[in-house]
Amino acid sequence: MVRTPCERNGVRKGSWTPEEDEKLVKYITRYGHANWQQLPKFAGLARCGKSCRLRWMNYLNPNVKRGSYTKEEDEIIIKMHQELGTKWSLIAAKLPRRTDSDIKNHWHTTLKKQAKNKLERFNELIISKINNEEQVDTKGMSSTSSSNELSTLTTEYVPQLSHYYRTLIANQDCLTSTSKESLGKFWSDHYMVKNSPARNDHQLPKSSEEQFIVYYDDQLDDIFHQLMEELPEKNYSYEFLQ
DNA sequence: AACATGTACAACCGCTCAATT
DNA sequence: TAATTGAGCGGTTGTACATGT
Repeated sequence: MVRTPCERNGVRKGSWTPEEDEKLVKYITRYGHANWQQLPKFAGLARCGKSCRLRWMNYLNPNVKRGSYTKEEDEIIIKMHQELGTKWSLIAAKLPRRTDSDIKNHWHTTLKKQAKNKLERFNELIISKINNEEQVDTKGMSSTSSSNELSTLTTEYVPQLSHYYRTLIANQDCLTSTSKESLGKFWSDHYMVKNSPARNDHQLPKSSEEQFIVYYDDQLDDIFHQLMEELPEKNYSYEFLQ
């Protein structure tokens, strides 16, 4: 990709030329990069410090790993994205020599789609489970493999969703701290979902139309029902399923 | 062959936050 | 303590290339 170079106030913008790259690499190799603001002036570059920093950090630094991602790296990124959201620098910290910028690009171009498909499949399976439609397999898989897939996907998504609901509960002023604690524990131990966006911003539902369905196991006692009654109904609706 | 659409990714922009003055 | 500065971060854009119609 080559951006059309342009100049504003003598500061060049756009794609870097091989000559500029060479100047930057030579300078940093020799003197380091203690001050990015001053660096372009001393390195003889008509660039802003920010541009130099970006070029070095993401492309010219020999420690940066570029090229295709392994399956393991993809899995780490997807998992970390579920846990942390778009904290690319934290995600990059788990992938040696990959940059936050490169991971972000890879996410937007490739992994986002994969993750979306996975989540849609997860919701599909959960809903069919809720509706006792396990036998009806839209993807032509057997009931057993469908259940296994659901189990795998649930393991992947529960931490994120339980965090979301725990945050929701924590923000309800009408609940006592004991209630909040019990509900918080509930989300750590049980399952949920339908129309419950697997949000990564952990915010309260934005629309009063938003609804979630609670799917839970037989061990759950009445406490959940009681506590849910304490929540202001206006904010959202919910259903209980067994 | 020509055009439209999708994909990949380099680069920029605006913002935040910590360090410094 | 407040203001300033610079580094870093995440979102977005612009463009080349690939693929589809």
